[in-house]
Amino acid sequence: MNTLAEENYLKAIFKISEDENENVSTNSIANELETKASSVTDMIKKLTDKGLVNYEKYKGTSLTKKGNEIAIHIIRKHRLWEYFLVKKLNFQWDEVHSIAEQLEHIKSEKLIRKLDDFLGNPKYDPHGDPIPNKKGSFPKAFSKSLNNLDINKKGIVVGVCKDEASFLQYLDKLKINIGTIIKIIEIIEFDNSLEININNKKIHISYEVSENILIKEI
Amino acid sequence: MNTLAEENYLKAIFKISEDENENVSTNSIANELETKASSVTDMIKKLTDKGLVNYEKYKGTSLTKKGNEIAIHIIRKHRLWEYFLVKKLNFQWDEVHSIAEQLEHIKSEKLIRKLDDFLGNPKYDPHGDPIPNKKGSFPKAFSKSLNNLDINKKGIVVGVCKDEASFLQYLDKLKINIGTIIKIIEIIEFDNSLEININNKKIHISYEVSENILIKEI
DNA sequence: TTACATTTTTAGACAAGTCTAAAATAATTT
DNA sequence: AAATTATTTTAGACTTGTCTAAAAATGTAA
Repeated sequence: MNTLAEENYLKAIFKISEDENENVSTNSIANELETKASSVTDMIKKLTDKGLVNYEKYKGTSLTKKGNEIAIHIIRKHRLWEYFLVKKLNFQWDEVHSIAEQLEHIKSEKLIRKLDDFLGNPKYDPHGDPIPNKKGSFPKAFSKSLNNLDINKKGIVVGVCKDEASFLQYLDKLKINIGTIIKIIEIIEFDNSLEININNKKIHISYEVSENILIKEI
Repeated sequence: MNTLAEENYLKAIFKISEDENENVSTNSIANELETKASSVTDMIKKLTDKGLVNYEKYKGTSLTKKGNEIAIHIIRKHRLWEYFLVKKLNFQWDEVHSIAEQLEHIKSEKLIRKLDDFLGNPKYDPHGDPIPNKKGSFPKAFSKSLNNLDINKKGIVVGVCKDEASFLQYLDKLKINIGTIIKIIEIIEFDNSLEININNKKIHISYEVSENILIKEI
C-alpha cells in the first residue's frame, strides 16, 4: 500500500511522461508538485526501493511497469469521481478537480468497481479525458487540438487539455462546452490566434486557448 | 483546517462522551484509537492549543463547543457516505464502515451539501444511526435497546449500536435487519439471554447481542 | 576547453505523529 | 495512613515528508 505522497509523485511522473517522451527531470517533478528538487530526490529514492520507478543519478526518472499501473489506477479513480461529481451531484466542470484529487486516494477496489457500474462505465470524464478501464487500458482518443484544424473545417469539442478553473470558466463564458461545434474562419498569422464560429457567432480566441481545446473533425 | 489525526481524536472523544458522561480518560481514547496513552497526551495538548478540547493534567478531556461541532460534522459526513454506499452502490451494511472512515475526511462543504441533496436528505444511516443535519442537530432517536423491551412486547428494529462486521453478519444470518419485527418470548434469568420471535420462528440470542440492537416499541 | 550557469544531489534540520521507558500522580488495598 | 497498583505524563527517540544551504555533476558559451 502506498502513501498519499507516493501516489502523487507517481501521478506527476505519469503526467509529465505523457508530453515529453524521455526520462522526466527532477525539476519538472518538483515543478508539477510545487515542491523542492531536494524533496523530489528523496522521494524518488524511496520509490526506486519500492520498484515503482527507474532512476539513475542525474539521469532522470521513469515509471516501472508496476509504477505505471498504479498511476493509471489513480487516474482512473480521479476521472470516475469527476464524472460522479458532475453527472450525479451537478457540479460544474471547473469545480471538481480539487475534490477528485482527494477522492482519488480512497482505498477500496470494490468501491471503484461499484462506482464504475453505478455511473454506467463511462469512457470519458467531464473534461473529455479518457477513463482507463479496470485493466488499465485507455479508450482511444480520436481527438486533436483545435489549432490543428484546417480553415473552413468544422469540429466538435470532445475535451480540454487543461483543467484550471480559470480556463474552464473562460470556456463557459465563450459558450464552449463538450459537444459544441466550432468552425475555423481565419487563422491570424501574426500570433496564430483564431477567428472561429460558434452557433453562428464569430469570436476570436488566442493560440493558447485553441491548443487546449480537443476536437473531433466532422 | 484540521489534520486527519486530529479529526480522528475528536471523533473518538465524541464517541466515548456519548456513553460516559464525565471527562474522558486518556486511556479510553488510546483504547478507542488503538494507540498509546503517551501519544494521546501529546495530541490532546495540541487540540487544547487549538481550542478544540478542555484538558487538565490527570483530569481527563472534554470537547469544547468548537470541537464538538467539528466532531458532529465528521459524523454527519461518515453517515451520509455510508448511506450513499449502501443505497446507491449496493454495498452490504457490514462492508461500509472502513470506506466511510476514509471518505469522512474529504474536505468540501459543497460536496457534502450536494451529496445530502442527492441522497434525499436522509435522517438515518444504514445502521439506524441518526444523521446530523447541516446545523449539527441530530434527529431524535425514539429507540431503545432490545434488552429493555418487556416480555411479550413487540418491537421493530431501527438500528444497531455496534458496527463490527462480525456482528452485522451474525444479524444477517439471524435474519435480523432494519425493519424486522421482534417479540420477546422469554428472558433467561441466569444470563439475561433472550428467547425471541422473528417471522414466527423462535430463536435464542445472548444478552450482548440484545444490548446492541435498537428497537422501537410497537 | 576553460569558465560560468544550471540542475541535481547530499547533508543536516524541522514538524507531525508515533513509540518505549521512566517518572509523576492518582486510586486502591491492607 | 502506608504500601501497592494503575493511570497519566514526560523525556527522548524514530519515521515520513519536507526544507535550506552547500557540494557535485552536467550543460553552455566564449
